[in-house]
Amino acid sequence: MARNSRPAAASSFFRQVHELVRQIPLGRVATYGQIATMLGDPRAARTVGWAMRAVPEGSDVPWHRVLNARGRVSLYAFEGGDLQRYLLEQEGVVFDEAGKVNLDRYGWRGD
DNA sequence: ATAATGACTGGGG
DNA sequence: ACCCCAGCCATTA
Repeated sequence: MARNSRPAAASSFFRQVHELVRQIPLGRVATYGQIATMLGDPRAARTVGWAMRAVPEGSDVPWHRVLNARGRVSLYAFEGGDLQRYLLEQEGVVFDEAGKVNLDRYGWRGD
């Protein structure tokens, strides 16, 4: 049962974020703020970032399809930036000279 | 319960 | 176009 040992994080916002991100089609991207807005909290963008950070490695959640509002990879601040960009390019997403993605073209519209 | 944290965002210079 | 600042929220490092 481990009912009382379950982390609080796995009980609410987290889960909603993961389920929504899992619906982003291959070759498309979404922003933290967009995900937050779809869940009803336009200002919870930072929290969405935490949810991404908590995604386990073997997960089926396409965390690499989430970028910041400027179309850039926020993960460069750490060490997964190159990997994220690589994964997206493998799906056909193009980055410009400034390392940005055209959201008007690759942005997920929600379905 | 309080304080600190951060894969964010929009606006201003 | 780019850089910097203050505000926001859920989770807990």
